[in-house]
Amino acid sequence: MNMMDDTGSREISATRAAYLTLRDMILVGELPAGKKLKIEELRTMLKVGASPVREALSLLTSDMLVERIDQRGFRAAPASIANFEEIRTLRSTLEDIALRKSIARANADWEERLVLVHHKMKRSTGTNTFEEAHKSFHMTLLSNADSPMLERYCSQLYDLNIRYRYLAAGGASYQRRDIAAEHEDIFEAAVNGDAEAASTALLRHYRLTGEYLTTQLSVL
Amino acid sequence: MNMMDDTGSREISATRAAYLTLRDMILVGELPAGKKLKIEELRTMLKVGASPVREALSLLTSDMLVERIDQRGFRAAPASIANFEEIRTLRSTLEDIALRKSIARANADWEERLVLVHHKMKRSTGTNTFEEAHKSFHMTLLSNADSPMLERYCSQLYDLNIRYRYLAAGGASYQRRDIAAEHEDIFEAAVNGDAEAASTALLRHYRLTGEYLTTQLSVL
DNA sequence: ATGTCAATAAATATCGATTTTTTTGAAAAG
DNA sequence: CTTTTCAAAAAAATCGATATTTATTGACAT
Repeated sequence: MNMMDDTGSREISATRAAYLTLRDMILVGELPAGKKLKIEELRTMLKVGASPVREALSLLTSDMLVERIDQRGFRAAPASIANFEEIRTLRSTLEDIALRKSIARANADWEERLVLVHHKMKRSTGTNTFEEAHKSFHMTLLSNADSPMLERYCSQLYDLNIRYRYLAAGGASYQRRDIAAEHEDIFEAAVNGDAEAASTALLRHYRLTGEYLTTQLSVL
Repeated sequence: MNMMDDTGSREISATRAAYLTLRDMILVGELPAGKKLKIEELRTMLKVGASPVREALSLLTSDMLVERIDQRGFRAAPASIANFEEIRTLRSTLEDIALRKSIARANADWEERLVLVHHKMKRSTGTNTFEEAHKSFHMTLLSNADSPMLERYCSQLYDLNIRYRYLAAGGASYQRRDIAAEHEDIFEAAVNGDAEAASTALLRHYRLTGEYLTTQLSVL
């Protein structure tokens, strides 16, 4: 048995490292929407060979963050108001379905995970840790739906939405609106098994965020 | 040096060729669910280098037809009754949404495309041409929803379902049931702009197919 | 001025070889 | 017997170099 120190930092493949880096750079806008992604550039920037770069880019096409055009390379997925609206609509629909399924199958384990992750989100201080906890919270809400593919779609849509947040505000700019209270509403309804209330609160949350972002994005 | 006899059509990249071949092999079960996909094997089988093979496999990950395990290669996505049921449920939900949107935005162009593709499907003789026309028909139904991502998901789910058809029956075995009539119902309701009837017919179509396949799949 | 087209440059795609990691299996230890 | 160890074999991952394709440029004809 190889019980290495393994301080979380197990060996990671160059491809995976490149994937994570590129993904992050696209999400935060460091690689702007629509930008041509030249292998050679990325190769030197990431200090790896062409193969891991190409593979990472191929993987990013699954996330709809990169577009691949046969024989003429890759580019960061373009952004548009229409695309943003589509993400918001789809996301609302799919998360609503998943949330209701989760609640319908509610059990102690899920409720406990929910309590924990909600607590962590409230406690998180830095922007980065909050971002992580925020996604965890939303994904945990859906995690009891027993539908891996649906969860995958929701996770994808969540990430795509993040990109528009950065595009709109240059970062996780949470405005005047009381986000914490909105989360509290969703959380309370979910742990109480009230599907209607939870759905309403979740959809309201996305509607408000969407409205805010849309105004910010009108410059696009 | 320009080798490629290439039957007149335009040059296609090795990666794309590998992608299409592998995809087909997985869909029809030539590469069985769960099977380890060794680079070297595929490399010799497809007569290309390791890079195109790896890239093709990475792309197939987006379609959920291949699983990638960091540092230990690729495998054909596993199949299970649960997975099949999830596909069926998700697909019914998403296509229902897309179909209703399509009908809500109905216009002459869409209706004409629908008429055409429905006609082609009825006329298609060979199994292969029918398969193609059948997917065209279903995708055209959804094509007016003005939601590219939703269409993409539906297309993915359609393909995943095909794999289970082959798994269940070793091919496009359309049984006693009157598929043509079911298609006719969906088609008529759609071109008449009757969303309720179209939705009912579509869901019935998937329910019947699902029930049939489920019994066949119980051997899994 | 403007469109064509060949030469050139740039970038993508691919290959073959090498390095790294995982798996295997047989011997040693408990 | 079962478990552990460890070296050989297999496979994955990666690299550097080359081939192929696309994009650009600029002279030349219209």
